[in-house]
Amino acid sequence: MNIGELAKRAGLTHSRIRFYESAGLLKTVERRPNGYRTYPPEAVLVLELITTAQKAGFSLDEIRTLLPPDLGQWDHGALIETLRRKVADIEALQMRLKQSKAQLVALIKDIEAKPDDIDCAANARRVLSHILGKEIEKPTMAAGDVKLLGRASRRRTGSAG
Amino acid sequence: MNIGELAKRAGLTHSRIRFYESAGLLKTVERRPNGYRTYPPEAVLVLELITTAQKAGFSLDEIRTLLPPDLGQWDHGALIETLRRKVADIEALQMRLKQSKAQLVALIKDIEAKPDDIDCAANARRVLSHILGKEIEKPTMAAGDVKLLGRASRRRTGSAG
DNA sequence: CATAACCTTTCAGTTAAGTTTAAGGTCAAG
DNA sequence: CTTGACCTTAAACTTAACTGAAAGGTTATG
Repeated sequence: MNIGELAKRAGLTHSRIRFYESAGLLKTVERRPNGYRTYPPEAVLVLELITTAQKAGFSLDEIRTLLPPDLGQWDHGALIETLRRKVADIEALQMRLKQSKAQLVALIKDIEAKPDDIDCAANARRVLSHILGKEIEKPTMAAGDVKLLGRASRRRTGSAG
Repeated sequence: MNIGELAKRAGLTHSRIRFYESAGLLKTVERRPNGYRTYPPEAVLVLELITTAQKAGFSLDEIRTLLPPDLGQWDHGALIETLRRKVADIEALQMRLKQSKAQLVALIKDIEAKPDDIDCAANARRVLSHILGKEIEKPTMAAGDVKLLGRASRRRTGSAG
C-alpha cells in the first residue's frame, strides 16, 4: 500500500503520516526501488490506535513511549500505570473545571445582582472586589487617569524568519 | 510606579507586562522623559484581573475583547454572554472528560481481565479490537512483518531561523 | 568615575502537532 | 512526449503565550 492509499483508509493526510514516522511513532517502513514507502495493511490499525489515544488525551510523546515495537507485545506494567496516571490527570482537571465553573456561575449571579440603588461604577467595584478577593478603593475606579485598557491591534510575534 | 515595581507587586515578569501591552491588553501608559513607563496603582488590579481570567480558562484574545476602556465601564451584555459561553464550554469539556475517563477505566479493566487460557498476543488482539471497536484478524498480530512501531529519536521541526 | 541596578527596543526561541511550500523524481494514460 | 497523479525531501510557517538575549540608555551609590 502506498502512502496515499493509507492516508485515505486511515483518514489522515500524507504529511501527517510522514510526520508520525519522523516523530518515531511509526517504524520506518520498506521502500520500493523508486523510494516510495510501502505499508502493510496493519498500518491502518496503528494509525487508528494513535488517533484514538490522542482523543483520549494522550500526547504523541506519551503514545510513543507506550506503543510497543510489535503490536502483539505491549509492556503491560507501563501501560497500566500510564493509563492510571492519565485517569488521575483527568480527575484533577475535572476538579479544576468544577471550581472554575462554580466561580463563573457565581460571578454571573453577582453581576446580575446589582442593587438598584448603586451606579454602574460602584457595581463594577463591588463585583471586582469579589473576583480579586479584596477590597478596592473608590478613587481606583473614579479617577480619570485610569487609562490602562487598550484596544491596540495585536502585534505578531516576529515574522518567524 | 516603574515596571519593575509593578512586576513585583503583580507577581509577573517585566517581559510579560510589556507583552500584554503590545498585545493590546493594557493601554500604553505614560512615559517619563527618559522613556520609562510609569504605572498608576490600578495597573496591579488590571493585571490581577487578567491572570484571574486566564486561570478561569479565558484566552488573552477573549480577555482583550472583554476588558473595558475604563475599569468602571464594562459592557454588561457582552460580558454576561461571554461568561455564559465559557460556562457552556466548560460543560462540554466536562462531558468529554467524563467519557474519556470511562473509556480509560474500561480499558484498564479490560486489559487486566485477560483470560488465563489465552496468550499475550491473543489478549492484545482482544483488547485492541475493543479499543478500535472492530474485529482484528489473527494474521495482523502474528505476522513477523509488523514492523510499524519505532523508537526513533524525535526530529526537531527546523531551526526556526 | 565606576559599577550595579534599573529601564528601553527588537528579534529570536520555545512547545505541540502538524500543514504548506518549494523543488523535484516517477509513473500511467493518451 | 506530454500531462497529471502520485511520490520524495527539506524547511518554513502556524497558534498561544510568553521568555530570553543582545545591545544600549539611565540612575543611584560608593
